[in-house]
Amino acid sequence: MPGSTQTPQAAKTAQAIERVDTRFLETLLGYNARRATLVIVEHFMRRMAPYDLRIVDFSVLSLIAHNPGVTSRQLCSTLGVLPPNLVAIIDLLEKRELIERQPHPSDRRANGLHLSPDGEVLLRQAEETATVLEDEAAARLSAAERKTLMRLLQKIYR
Amino acid sequence: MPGSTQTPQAAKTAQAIERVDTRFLETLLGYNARRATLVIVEHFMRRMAPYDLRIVDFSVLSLIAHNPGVTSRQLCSTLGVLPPNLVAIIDLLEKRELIERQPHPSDRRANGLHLSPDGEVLLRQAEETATVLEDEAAARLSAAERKTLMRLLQKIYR
DNA sequence: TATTGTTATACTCTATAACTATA
DNA sequence: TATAGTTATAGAGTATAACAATA
Repeated sequence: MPGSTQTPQAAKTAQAIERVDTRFLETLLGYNARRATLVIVEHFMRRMAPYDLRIVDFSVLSLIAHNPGVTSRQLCSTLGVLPPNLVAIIDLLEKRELIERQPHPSDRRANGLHLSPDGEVLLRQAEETATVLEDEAAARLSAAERKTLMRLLQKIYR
Repeated sequence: MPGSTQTPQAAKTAQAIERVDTRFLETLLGYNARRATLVIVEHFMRRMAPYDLRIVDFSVLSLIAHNPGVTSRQLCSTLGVLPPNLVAIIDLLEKRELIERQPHPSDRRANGLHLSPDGEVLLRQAEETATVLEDEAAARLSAAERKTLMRLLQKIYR
C-alpha cells in the first residue's frame, strides 16, 4: 500500500498520498460518462467474446438486421465510423458469411447489405446476450432509473 | 440523399433505406452512453485545444493539483492508464514545465508529482473552462437532470 | 462536379515483455 | 519476492489523401 508506513502526523510537507481524491473530476459529466461507458464496454466485450464480435461488429450486424439493404455509407454516418475503416469490418463479416453485399436497387456505385441466414441466427443470440449483459452492468439501477438514465443520455447526443 | 429517388410504393424487396432505424441500439445503455460520451469529448477537445491539453493530460494535471505528491502508479490505477503509457504523458507535462517530479518522502523508487506555478495557473483556467464546456454539452439538461445523470452514472462504475 | 466504395498509409491509443532500482 | 518507473515494441483504433466507377 502506498504511504501505509507514513505516520499520520507527518502531514504538512511532502507527505505521501494515501487515497487519491477524485472529487473534482467527479463533478464533471465527461468523467462520469467515460467511466460508466468503460464499465459497460468491459461487460460487453466479455459477453460477446463467444460470438467473436466487437462492439462495432455487433452494431453493424444489428443495423443491417433492422435495415436490410442499408449501405456502407449509411452505416458510417450512423455509427461515426469513417468509410475507409468500415471496409475491413464489412469484409470480415462477409468472409465469416454473416452478411452479404448485394447490388443496390437504384445506385450501381453502392451495395445493399443483408444478413445471411447464419448472420440472422448469430445476431438473434447476440442481441439477447446484449440485453442480459446490460442488466448485469446496470444491476444497481432500478428499471425506472435505467429509463431515466437513457432519456438523459439521449438528451445530450440527439 | 440516399434513396431519395425511390418511389414509396417500391417497398417490398430490395428497397433502398431512406433513414436508418436505430431503435434497437437505442434500447442499449452502452450505445447511449458511448454516443453521449462522444458528444462531450468533442466539446472537450475543442475547448481545451487552446491549452493544448488532451483529456488525459487534463485529468493528470487535475489529480496532481488536488493530490500534490501523488505517484505515477496512483494516477495509473485511478485513471485506468497503463504505467508504460503514462510515462510519455508525464514527460511531456514536465517538459512543458507544468509539473515537477520530486523525490518521494518514503519510497526512493517513486516520484511525488507536483504542479509548477505555471501549471497551477494553466490548470485553474482549464478547470474553469471544463465547467463552462460541460454546461454547453449538457445545455438541454436542467440542473436537477444533470445531478440525476451524474448520480446514475456513478452507480454504474462505483 | 459530387458521391460510393476502396486502397494505401500515417497517426494515436492501448497492451505486453522485460529491465533497473528499491522495498 | 514484489513493486515503481521505465524502455521498447506490438497491436488496435482512428485519420487523411487519392483513385475508379457511377450519380
